[in-house]
Amino acid sequence: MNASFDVRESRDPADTEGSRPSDHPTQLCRICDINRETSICSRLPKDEFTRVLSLRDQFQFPPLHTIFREGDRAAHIYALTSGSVKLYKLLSDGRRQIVGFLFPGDVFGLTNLGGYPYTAETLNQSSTCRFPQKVLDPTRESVPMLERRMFDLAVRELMRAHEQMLWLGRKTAQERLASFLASLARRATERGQPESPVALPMSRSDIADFLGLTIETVSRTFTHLKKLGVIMIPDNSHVMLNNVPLLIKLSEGGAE
Amino acid sequence: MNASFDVRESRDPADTEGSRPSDHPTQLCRICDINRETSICSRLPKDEFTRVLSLRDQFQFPPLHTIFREGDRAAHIYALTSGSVKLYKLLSDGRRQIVGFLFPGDVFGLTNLGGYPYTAETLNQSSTCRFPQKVLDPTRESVPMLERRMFDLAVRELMRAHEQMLWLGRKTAQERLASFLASLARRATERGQPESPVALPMSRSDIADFLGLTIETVSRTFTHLKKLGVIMIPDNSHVMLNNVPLLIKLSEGGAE
DNA sequence: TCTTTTTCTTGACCTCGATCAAACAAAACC
DNA sequence: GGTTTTGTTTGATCGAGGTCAAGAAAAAGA
Repeated sequence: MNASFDVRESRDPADTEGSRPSDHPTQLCRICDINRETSICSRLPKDEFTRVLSLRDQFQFPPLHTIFREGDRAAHIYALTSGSVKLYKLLSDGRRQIVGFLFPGDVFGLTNLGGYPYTAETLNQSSTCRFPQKVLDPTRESVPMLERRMFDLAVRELMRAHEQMLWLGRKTAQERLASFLASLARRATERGQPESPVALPMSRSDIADFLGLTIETVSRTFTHLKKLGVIMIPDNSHVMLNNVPLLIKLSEGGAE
Repeated sequence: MNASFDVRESRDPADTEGSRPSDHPTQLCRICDINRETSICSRLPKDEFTRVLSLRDQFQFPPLHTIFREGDRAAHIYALTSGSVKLYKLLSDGRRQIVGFLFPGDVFGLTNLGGYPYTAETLNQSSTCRFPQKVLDPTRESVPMLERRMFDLAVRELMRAHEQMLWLGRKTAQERLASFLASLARRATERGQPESPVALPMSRSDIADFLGLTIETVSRTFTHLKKLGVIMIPDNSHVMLNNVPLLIKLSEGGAE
């Protein structure tokens, strides 16, 4: 193994590990199904792309696997290449707030403190690209485009967080769920997937903890949207959107 | 006037302007009372510091002045040098969510889309350093430390946003207000100010819109914390913290 | 296949915080 | 000073969403 791939040496044993598929970092990302405007290594100039790729480490995780916990030493930055992940914070009594759901191309583990500010857990079978901070840091300094990419990713997350603060602080249960479905649909199209049906890899309980509601209210609100004819629910992990304009209207309190 | 100071040419007329104090950018920031670890130009190497300073533009704004509105073309990045600012998002029916209160050293206007994602409004007499995106962008590419600084600022905001999502989604009114006061106190100490009394430059209505509550609930909760002996309220814009450990405990639901 | 377990839905009731309303306090203006 | 305006507090009532409880429907084992 070439020295530049020797990132296993700098690995933080606190991070839990999944299985490692055989990969050849100097070739293009073979297991990576990402082709987005803004992920960590997309659209970098060719030699810088190769350079960044050589830093990475790929892992696959089973469903419901904890990748890292809030407070763990933040030794890596992750890019999700397939599957989906939830990020959450806990209160001491067990109350939970999910601060984000992630899909392929999304990056997580960004921090400038010592520890991760949230726990990251897979929703289903997922694979990640992992970049050790220790080797990524000097590379960021010498590859301005990479540093800019990191900034863009952080800002994108920040704007998403601000949007969710509006949901949590000022929207009704129905508006929150409509906003959530509309947002999932929009993000699916950004990944080149159809707008409908929307895949819901997370449980009702996860949706509740994301929207600041209880599972009962989430369930009742799904039923209500169904009765309004805005959605159909073929199975519990898919939602058909029958009327996206109306859904968006409902998400902003436009219609009662 | 030297060409490098000619940033007025690139000014976006949509941004509302305050009065411009006479200043000499090649000298050190004279009106800038910031001395923090992480503001936009603090702790840069001397010549880079001078270079970044030469890009800036200083403005003073009166209280309750709208610096920019959500959706305005994002032509500048701002650093608050004195006073305080609120950032908020609106729903079409007027419901408002304040996504952040800013104090000296804080940066706002970070985005990578065309428009600002929130409205920025002063709470009291405030002054800002303003950097035009157009001239800051190439500088960021050639000054890696500046780009890193921007990233750090975005990440700091992101972590603050995640924390507030936990408040909004999962905390009671009392826990939110206690968290808010504890957070203001901590940030004051980070700026080298005493922990108590905490200054509240914002109205009760602003606090309500920040915490996802109504003014009545905010007022009642203040009264309740007062009765518990945790705080004293000499006047409506100051809170004395009598028992910070208990306040923190209350903020996490530790005591009932 | 038939349990057993888990997740989701629905109903009945309750509570925290919202709404409505009035009194009070503090500025701002004359 | 007094009057108006605006912001804050307090009280009375209401309702959206939470809690508790019981079914229904998947999912996981056996």
